Amino acid sequence: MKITIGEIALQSGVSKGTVSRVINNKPTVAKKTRHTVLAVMKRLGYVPDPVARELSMRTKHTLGIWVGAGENKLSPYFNLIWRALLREIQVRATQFIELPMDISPVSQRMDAVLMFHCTEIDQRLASLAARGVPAVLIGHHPGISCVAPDDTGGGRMASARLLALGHRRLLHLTLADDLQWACERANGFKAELEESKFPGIECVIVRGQGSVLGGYRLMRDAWRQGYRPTGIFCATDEMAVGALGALADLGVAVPGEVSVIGFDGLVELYPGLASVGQDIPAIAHEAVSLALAAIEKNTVRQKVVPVTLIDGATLGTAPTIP
Amino acid sequence: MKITIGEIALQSGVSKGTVSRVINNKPTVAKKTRHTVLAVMKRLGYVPDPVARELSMRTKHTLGIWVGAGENKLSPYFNLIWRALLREIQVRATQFIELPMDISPVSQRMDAVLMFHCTEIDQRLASLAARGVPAVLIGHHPGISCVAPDDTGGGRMASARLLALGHRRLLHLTLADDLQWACERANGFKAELEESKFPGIECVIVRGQGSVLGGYRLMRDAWRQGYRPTGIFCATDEMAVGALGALADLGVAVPGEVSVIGFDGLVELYPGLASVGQDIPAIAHEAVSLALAAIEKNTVRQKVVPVTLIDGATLGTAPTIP
DNA sequence: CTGAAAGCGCTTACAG
DNA sequence: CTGAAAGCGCTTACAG
Repeated sequence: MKITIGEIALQSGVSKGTVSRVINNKPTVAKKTRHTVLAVMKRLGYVPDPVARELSMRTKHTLGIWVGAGENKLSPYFNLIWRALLREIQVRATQFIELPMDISPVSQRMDAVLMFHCTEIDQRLASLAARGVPAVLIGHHPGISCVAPDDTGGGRMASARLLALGHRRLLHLTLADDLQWACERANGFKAELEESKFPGIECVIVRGQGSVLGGYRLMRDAWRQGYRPTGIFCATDEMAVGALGALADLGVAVPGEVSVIGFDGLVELYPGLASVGQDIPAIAHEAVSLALAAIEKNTVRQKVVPVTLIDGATLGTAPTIP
Repeated sequence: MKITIGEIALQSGVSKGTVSRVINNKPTVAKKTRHTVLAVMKRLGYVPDPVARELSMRTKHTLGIWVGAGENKLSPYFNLIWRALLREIQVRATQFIELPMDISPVSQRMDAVLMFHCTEIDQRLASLAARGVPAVLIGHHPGISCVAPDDTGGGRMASARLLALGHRRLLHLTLADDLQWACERANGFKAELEESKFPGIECVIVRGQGSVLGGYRLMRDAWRQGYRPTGIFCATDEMAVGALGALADLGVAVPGEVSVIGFDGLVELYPGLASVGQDIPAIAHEAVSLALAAIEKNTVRQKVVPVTLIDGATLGTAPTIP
């Protein structure tokens, strides 16, 4: 039998209202009461029912999640952000609907829409504007609420780290498409190099597909063409995995001969991969917050979520050339 | 303002109970009544609130979803099955909790656990058995409830198709690990070849990693070693994508010189890829059904979900060697 | 600080 | 075939 708030109330000798107050950390509960209620909850392994919670608490708002055509819905990153978003929405006791590609036949009310950066972004924003529905973008775009990782800062972190390890001949693998986030990562990387006081820095940038295979090919071709970097920064972890594959096939030791650092923080993708880690739960949290703020206060805000450098076995000091 | 059952009842001139009955397709509603209620619902764009629905309908059961260590939680396939599972659980108005790797500290009640085939499967099953919680596996395992795609049948389909297109020199890329599903796909593939009446069939099987990079390397190496298949079957679509990459790098025309077919049906992964498609929503549906049956009727059943052949631009008739 | 009561949106015996 | 009412598990004004 499921343990409910009623059972806890009974065993604690208080009312259900009071139990609810301790669950929600309301300040108006006597310390002692709170204590005994918590003890009973713990003893019975009680966990509040999220569904009941949502039904009674919810904001009355419905969020649409709109996945677009240009997106790679099967990518590891998308996978993670999606799961984080749903979890966040559940925690916030908010309703949501998953929007189909074409929203014109959707008649359900939605108070705001969460979307990702994708190809037909402008038309999509226009169609939402026509409906009077605010949009929140996970990515960058002028004029609407956005949340994105600190791509520029992350690029800087990557080069700072490589420089600190003594690397001077650098390679950056990035996307052929002019995606904003990829440009910012590259710009941050270059800016930090330029501002550094180290002499004799070389940096080559090559462009291709943002996939494992793309990284593989770029790395292999750069090496075959004779470029011999010791520090490699990849615009995505997927590309980094590909680059590592190419280096393995080429017989190049990592991190003995070259160091590799990716971006996204998907360490599960390749155990030990050094990366600039995104805070995906924070991004999901901000996205939902921005949506709620857009609905309630009609605000448009742009948020940048900090990134952190994740060390890994693919990073080492630059080899000293005798 | 949100449209509720009450509004529909009001505008239809019936009680909320009746509206509920038409929502749930109960037979005990007069045809005419049903008709007008549906019309009102349509006019108002009404959609029943899934949360309220769950709260009042639910089975009182809680399903655990237990993701294991050996699983690739970032793989496209996992991504899809996960989303399908959550959708199914929501539709079935069932509660669920996402279990951490180590369940020993979890005190929440759970009536059944959904899990995937992973490395430490036996210990995990034992720990569930110790708690008296039935398990449902997405995959194969003797003695417990399982649901899996028809791997053997899918393997057969792949070879039947390649044979029908005139291919006689075949290559199968599969996993180095002895995973049951991979073995079954290979066995089906081989069985169909052996049973076919075509003369002069050659088939080579190579093993490596089940990733894009794995497929790439296997294909490249097989080709470099001089094997010249015209029909290639890959144990996963990811491997197929890798194989296609290698063929492109080798300058081999697809489907002019060789045909490629994958397994899983992740056509988004590579537009035009021919594949043996899994019915992921059906698998998710069966998984939840088996779990509910295990709880209520204490049954253990094994379900096999049919697969279908998805044609694609990577498939063509075998080249005629002059 | 706490209890009693109404409410979230829906379903389902129970009567009729 | 249909309505009135209780219930799912929780929250939150409203009194006290």
